Amino acid sequence: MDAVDELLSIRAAELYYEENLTQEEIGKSLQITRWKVGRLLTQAKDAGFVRIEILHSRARRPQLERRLREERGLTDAVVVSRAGVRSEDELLQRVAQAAADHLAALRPSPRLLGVSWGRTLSEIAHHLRDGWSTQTDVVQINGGMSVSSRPGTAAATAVGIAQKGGGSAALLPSPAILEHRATKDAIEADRVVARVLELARSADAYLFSAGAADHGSVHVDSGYLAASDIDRLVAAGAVGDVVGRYIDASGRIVDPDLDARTVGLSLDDLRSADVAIAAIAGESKRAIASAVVTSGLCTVLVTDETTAQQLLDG
Amino acid sequence: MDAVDELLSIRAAELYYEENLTQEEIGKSLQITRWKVGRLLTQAKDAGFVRIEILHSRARRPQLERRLREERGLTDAVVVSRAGVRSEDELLQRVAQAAADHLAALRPSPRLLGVSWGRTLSEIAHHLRDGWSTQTDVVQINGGMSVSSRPGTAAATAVGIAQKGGGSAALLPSPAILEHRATKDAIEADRVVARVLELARSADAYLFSAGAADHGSVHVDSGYLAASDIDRLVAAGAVGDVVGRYIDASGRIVDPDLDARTVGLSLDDLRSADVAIAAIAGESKRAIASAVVTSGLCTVLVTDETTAQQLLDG
DNA sequence: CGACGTCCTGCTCATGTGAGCAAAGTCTGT
DNA sequence: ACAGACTTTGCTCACATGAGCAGGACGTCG
Repeated sequence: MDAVDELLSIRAAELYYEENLTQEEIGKSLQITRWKVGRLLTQAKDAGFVRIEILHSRARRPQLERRLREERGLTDAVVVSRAGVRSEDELLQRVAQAAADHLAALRPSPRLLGVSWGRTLSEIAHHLRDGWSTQTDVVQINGGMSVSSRPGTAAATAVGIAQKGGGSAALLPSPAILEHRATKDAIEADRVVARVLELARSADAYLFSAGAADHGSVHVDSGYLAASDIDRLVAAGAVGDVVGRYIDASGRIVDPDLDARTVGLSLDDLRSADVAIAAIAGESKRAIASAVVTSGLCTVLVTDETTAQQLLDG
Repeated sequence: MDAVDELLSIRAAELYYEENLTQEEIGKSLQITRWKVGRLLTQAKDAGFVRIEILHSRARRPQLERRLREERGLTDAVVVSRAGVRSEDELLQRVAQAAADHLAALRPSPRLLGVSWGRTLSEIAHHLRDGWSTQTDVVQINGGMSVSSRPGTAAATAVGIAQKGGGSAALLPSPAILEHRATKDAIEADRVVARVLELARSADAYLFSAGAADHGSVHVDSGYLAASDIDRLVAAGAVGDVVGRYIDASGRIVDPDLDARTVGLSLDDLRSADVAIAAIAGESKRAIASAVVTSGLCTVLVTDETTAQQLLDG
């Protein structure tokens, strides 16, 4: 496209998109035929001079969703738009809302849903509408009665999802990570815990998020890990955790000893699930999001467009 | 629009604008008729969910241009888009380019063009293409041989415009503001100066910018005024200057004594001109831009979309 | 200088789209 | 429950648009 056509295509685009003139009228105004106008508009679009954005908290990016399905082998993907988002929190809200929508729209609706816990899951529970399902029971898939801050949020998440879905919640009465392997074995052998874990393995679908490997982690916050533990894990290649288990960029357990002290579903349990929905939002979680998708931990990814873009670029 | 339709309109907009499906196809995918799809798209546009931007350094905002013409009585207006602009300097470049384009497209092409000087004018001269006119002479309309910094830029501007337009430049060999009224009267009585001023009054068209009333002013920079003078002018209501003359929001001379010491065309000379093009860009010049338009100092305004918006809102 | 290939232009025609309208559906107040 | 007012729906039809094609302009190379 030469310089004159470039300018003409801009004028044509202005008249077409901002002034709502027909191509015929634009032609008259710019002294060219209406066919030329049509071609100029096509050129303007192809050259990227025309940007069309959907500005809405529920706007999605179907292009990225399709690419994620096709190029990364996901069963489904939900990518929320970042247009107009002012804060990381707003982004999390959007992703949580989208995950809630996706869950409510799942067909067949799961009879038993396994869930993890955390900030993201709590928001998803919050955004689910009452009656999203008529009969969905919920089971926790990893340990985590909060030790220090905000006790009961993990429980509230599972219970909230179950209540709104017309079912009941089975809680996993165990810490997330134990100090000694023997204690972990003992607690998993406990009748109640064992029954919940077995139930968890039989769920029709799973819904979980992931945590970044940084000092803001909920595990540090809850006292299960010290900041120095995180540093050590990062040094060993950890990019984040899924259901309490820290993995590297290719999805492998970073610290087998730590993993053996972690209560809950194994990553292979998740990998063999028919429906595993991961909801992961935000700048800090890009590496773990990539690890989750690459290592097949989820069949469905709900995320924001920047994260999706990075996943496809990388 | 109820909540369901709002969501549907977003989905429809995504499929229409991002996936390039036809309304028929969207209807099939969303289980609604194609007419409903058309209505949803209209609603999405009306509700402002769809934003279409033209991303190009020469993109303009015809809507704002029309409103400026109709609501503010301008003969013509050029409003450059702010989309994608990263710095105030880039904005100035865009406005200067637009002013150059407008000048080159003026019909009939002025035989004699009166110009002011300054950063904006210098950029306009820079952006004019060689041969923008076949026979346009240029005359300076206000004094301003630079006293301290960058000597000769005022002259270079006028000469540059004239050279590229196949004509010659008449420079006004006088300071912008004199210390004593008597000196100003004497210099204006000088044969050469008087002839140039007379020539300036006979120009077919004028092109000028305006300065904000702040310490960054070119008059402070050049030593014609002290920072304290600016403070005094601002206290007296000054919002900026046009051809060296400081005016308030309604276009009135703020300090008659200072004005009487300023060499160049009077504001009333400008007001009675057939073609007076003002090129004013940037955040700091909003107040003076408004004063220029409101008090009829220009027939054509070239500016950026934010300034234009404020002009129309205020 | 002319034959050839490439790009561009203006056109036909099939398809996509919005205005306008009548019928169906929904909401209100009695 | 029903009449009336208002909204929504599905439609016809006219207009807007993009695909595809033939002819012409232009540039290139033998």
